Amino acid sequence: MRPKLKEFLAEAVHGCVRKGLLPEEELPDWQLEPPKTREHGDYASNLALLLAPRLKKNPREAAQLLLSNLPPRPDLVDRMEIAGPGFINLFVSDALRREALGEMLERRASFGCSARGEGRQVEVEFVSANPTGPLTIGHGRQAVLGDAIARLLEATGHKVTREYYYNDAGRQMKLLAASTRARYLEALGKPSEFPEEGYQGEYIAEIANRIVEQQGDAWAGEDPERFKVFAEEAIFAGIRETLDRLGIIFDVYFNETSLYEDGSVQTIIDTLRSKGCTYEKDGALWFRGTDFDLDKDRVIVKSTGEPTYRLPDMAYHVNKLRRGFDMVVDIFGADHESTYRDVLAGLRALGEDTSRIRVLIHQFVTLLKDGQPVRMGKRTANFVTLDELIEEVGVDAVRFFFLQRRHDAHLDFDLDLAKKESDENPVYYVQYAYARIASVLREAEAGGVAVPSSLDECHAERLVEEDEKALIHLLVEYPELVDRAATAIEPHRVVFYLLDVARSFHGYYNRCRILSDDAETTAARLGLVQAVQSVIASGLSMLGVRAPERM
RNA sequence: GCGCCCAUAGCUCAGAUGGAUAGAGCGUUGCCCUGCGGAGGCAGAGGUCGCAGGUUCGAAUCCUGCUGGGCGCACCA
Repeated sequence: MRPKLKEFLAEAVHGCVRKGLLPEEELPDWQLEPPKTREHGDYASNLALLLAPRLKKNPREAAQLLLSNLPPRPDLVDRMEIAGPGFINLFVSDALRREALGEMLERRASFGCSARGEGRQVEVEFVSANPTGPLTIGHGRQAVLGDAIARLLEATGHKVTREYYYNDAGRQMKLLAASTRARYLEALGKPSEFPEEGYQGEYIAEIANRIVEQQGDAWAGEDPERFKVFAEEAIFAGIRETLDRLGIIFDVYFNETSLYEDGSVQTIIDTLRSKGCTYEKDGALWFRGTDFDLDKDRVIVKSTGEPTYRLPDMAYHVNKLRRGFDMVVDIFGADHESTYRDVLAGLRALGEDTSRIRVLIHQFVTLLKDGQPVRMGKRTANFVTLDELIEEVGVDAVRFFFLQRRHDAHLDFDLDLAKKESDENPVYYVQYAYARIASVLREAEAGGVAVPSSLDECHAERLVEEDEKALIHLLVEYPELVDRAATAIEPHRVVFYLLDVARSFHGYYNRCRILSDDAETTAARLGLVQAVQSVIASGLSMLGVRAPERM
C-alpha cells in the first residue's frame, strides 16, 4: 500500500519538473508514514516541507502546488489535505484497503516475509560460552536475542548460520578439571585441595558425585585431564539441553582449538609481524593497537610463549570472512566491550574488510523479585541459572521478556510479572489475542457459519467501522516493520508492534461483535480477524514464542 | 583518569533516516458483560524528554560541554 502511494505522490514532483517549476535533481529523502493521530489521515508526507526551498515558496504553498500537479486517483485516495506547517495528508480509498486485506488473506503467515535479503549469507555468533558452567541469565538474554535476530534475517530472505564459538583448552578448563577432581576426592572423603580460584558452583559437586556413582574410587589416582573431559562433556550436554529447551539450535559449534591445529593462529602472528604491527617487550609479543585506534598496545603472545585470547579470536574472524559470509553478526555481553575492539583493530591491521562485521553489545540483566534485585554471580549462594529461570516462568515468558528491550539498554526482568497469568503480563496479552481469534473461528464453525478463506468470500466492503479501517492500516505496516527490524537488527520492535496489534484487536473485539446478525458483515469481520491472527502468528514466530489455539 | 552504553509519567519502557498536541504497560481513580473466552474493554489524573548551550522552518532525536548510573580499560577468557 505504502509504496503505491509513495509512487503516486512522486508524480507530483515529476509534474513540477516537467513544467520547469523544479530543477531536475535528485529528490531529498522524503517520507510517507502513518501519522500519530488518525485525524491526520492514513498517511502523511513531509514532501512539501522538504521541497519548499527549491520551489521558492513557503511549505503550505509548495504543498498546494504539488497537489495541483497530481492526477485524480479515486482508486487510491479519497482525499488529500494540506495540514499543519505543510504536511500532505492522504486518506486512503476503501478499494485500496480491500486490496491490502486481500493480499494478507492470500499470503497468510508469509505476509511480512520478504526476499529483501536476496539469499545473502549471514553468520550470527552468539552465546559462545565456554563449557565451565551452566548458562546464566546473561547468556539467556544473548541466546534469545541471537536467535530472534537469526529468525528476523531468515524471514527477510537471508541465509543464516547460527554459530557457537567455544574454547575447551587453557587455564579455565584446567581450573574446571582441578575443581572437579577436588570435589570428587572430597566426596570420597579423601584429602583434597580445592583450587584457589576454582569453580564454587553446586554443579561441580554434582558432576563429581556422578563420577563417584560410575567409577567409585577408581579415579582417585587419575590426573586432571580425565576430570576435564568428563566435566566438559557433562556441562556441554547441560548447555545444549538448556538451549534446546529454548528452541535454539546451532548450525555450527566452532572449537577454538582447531585454529591452533590448522596453523591459522600462527599465520596471524606471522602476518602481523611481517606487516610491522608488532614488537617485543618484556619477553612478550605486543600488537601495536595504538596504530589502529586502540587506547593502548596489547600483548598477543605472553612471555610464556602462549598466545592471549585475542589471537585466536582474530584468526576466528578471518576464518569467518574467508567462509564468504556477506555479513557477520557478533553478539557479546557488555563485559566483552574491549575485546571486540581489539579483534577489529587486529583485523584492520591484517588488511581485512571489517565492514561486513556487525557487533552488538547487549547490556546486563537484573532479576527482580518483589521489586528487589536478586543478586547473581557464580560465587553467591543464590546464583540463578538460565535453566532455573525457564523452570520458573516458562519458555515463552523468558523469550518475550528478554526481547522486550533494546539490546543496548539494561534489562530488568520482573519475575513476579512474568509468572502472572493475567492481563498484566504482556506475553499472555498477545497470546490471548491469538487464542481469542482461534476461539471465535471455532465458534463460527460450530455454528455453521462459513469462514471466508479469500477476499472474494469476505464482503470486505462491510468493513466500515473506524476500528476496522485502523486495524487494517496497522496490519498493512507489518512487512515494513519486519524489514526495518531486520535492517536495524532490533527484534524488540516486533514485540512492541505485536502489543500494539493485540491492543487494537482487543478493543475492536469489545466494540464490534464479530459473529454478527448479518451474514455479510460476519464474513467481512471473520476475514479481518484472520488477517490479525496471521500477523500475530508470524510476529510471535519471529520471537520464537508459541501462538496457542487455546490457553 | 580514558573509552563504550544508558538517562522520557510514581515504576518499567517505546518513540522508524529530525516533523503536527511526546506514547504504552504496571500502579492509581472511576466506569463497562442479554450473545463470539472479563486472561477483555472505556475514561481520568499523572511530563521543565537529566542539566546548559548550539545547529534550523522544526530537536526527546543531531553537535558540544556538564551531572548521575552501568560496563570495560590484564602477559584471564
